[in-house]
Amino acid sequence: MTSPVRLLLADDEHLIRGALAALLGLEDDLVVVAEAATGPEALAMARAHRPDVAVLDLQMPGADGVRVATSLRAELPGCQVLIVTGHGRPGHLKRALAAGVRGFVPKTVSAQRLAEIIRTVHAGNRYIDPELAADAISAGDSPLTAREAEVLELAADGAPVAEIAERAALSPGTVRNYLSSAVTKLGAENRHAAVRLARERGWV
Amino acid sequence: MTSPVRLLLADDEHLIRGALAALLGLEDDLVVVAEAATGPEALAMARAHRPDVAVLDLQMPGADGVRVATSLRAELPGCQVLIVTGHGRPGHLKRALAAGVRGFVPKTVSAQRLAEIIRTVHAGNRYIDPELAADAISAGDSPLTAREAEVLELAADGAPVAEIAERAALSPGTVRNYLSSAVTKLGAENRHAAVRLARERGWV
DNA sequence: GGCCGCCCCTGACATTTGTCATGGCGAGTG
DNA sequence: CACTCGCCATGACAAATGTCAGGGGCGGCC
Repeated sequence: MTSPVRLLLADDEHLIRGALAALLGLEDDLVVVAEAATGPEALAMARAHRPDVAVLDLQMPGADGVRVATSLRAELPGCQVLIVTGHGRPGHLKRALAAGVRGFVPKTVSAQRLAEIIRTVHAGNRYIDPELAADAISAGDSPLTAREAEVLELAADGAPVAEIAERAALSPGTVRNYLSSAVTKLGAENRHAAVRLARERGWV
Repeated sequence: MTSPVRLLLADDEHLIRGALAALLGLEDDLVVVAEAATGPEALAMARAHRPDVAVLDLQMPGADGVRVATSLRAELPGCQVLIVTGHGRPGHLKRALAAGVRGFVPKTVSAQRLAEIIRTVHAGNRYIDPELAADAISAGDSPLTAREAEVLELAADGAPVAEIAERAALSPGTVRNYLSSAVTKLGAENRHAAVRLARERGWV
């Protein structure tokens, strides 16, 4: 038999991470060599233990799964990355794939299934959850231009136009124009509803 | 030895639920008799299997953990409820306690620890995560009146004042006044920031 | 080179907001 | 009973926001 697949597990929820480590450890061709609770910690552990597959939660303190994946691809090209997420939004999937992630699954899969997917990813293949993939396709690409998205993001926390303008180094009038066109493109009632929509679709 | 503690596990994330079931099942004084992925399902399973302790995720499709807990207290008074949550917000803890929940812990605890807490709760005692308790105390009570909270909630999705007024059966002027006083009380810049703050503190 | 889309700005306008002053009504409290 | 507080409303004014009509510059593409 070939040597077991060495895993890195990163999730800020200890309950899940521990449980997962226990269950995956039961599979005799998988072995968990490191665990982490934050993005930076995951990177450090990866450097130290050089796992074959990194199973990363999408939302972690410090740096999210995609950011970690990006660094990982650069530093440990031999390490495949699998992202696990609670509530997957279409945009994340797109970002993840762009970052070189090989697998993307929701936490609604069973541990048994996850083990299979880990093997798939380790073999060099990709695995994207069909439902998430369908969502991503139906949501389509963002109709927003770079500036529109940027301004919309700055508007996310309810900041007034003047502040957005300052932070984006734009004139207030321009900001209102971008906001207006973004709102129109998204078919929203106002900028705040637009922010919500864009978030839901992962466009910000 | 006394008979084992019968558990109901409810969480929409199959990965976690399954892993948890496996780990808790290893404890020889605990036995998982039912699992559910949604609020209504959890209720149905509880009715069918009459567990001693129900371990509920706070956020589930259908009905959240607190709502399920409320129904459970009414229908199965002998069943203790323990709520597990990913990102605990102060207000939820307060609502949960009001609903008769006996335990409230974040998902950052270990499975070992969770098992102990289940025993504590089953023995009729309460267990509240110290950190969440501290947050709840420091956040304090909502300074908002019932109407202010209601109007603020209706304003959550970025609806214009006119729509809020109609939905709340109030005059637009009144709505603006409530919004204004809520914003002032929360020390926010505008209604949208106020909504965010109130959400963070669990006041809406 | 002309066309088009994105970028950035200006100015003007209507609408929507936030804020303030003010008043009446009912419930609970000293 | 007077007082306070929450509730609901009106009206008025200032500020922020949404919308429209422009115009100039830049880069890619037929």
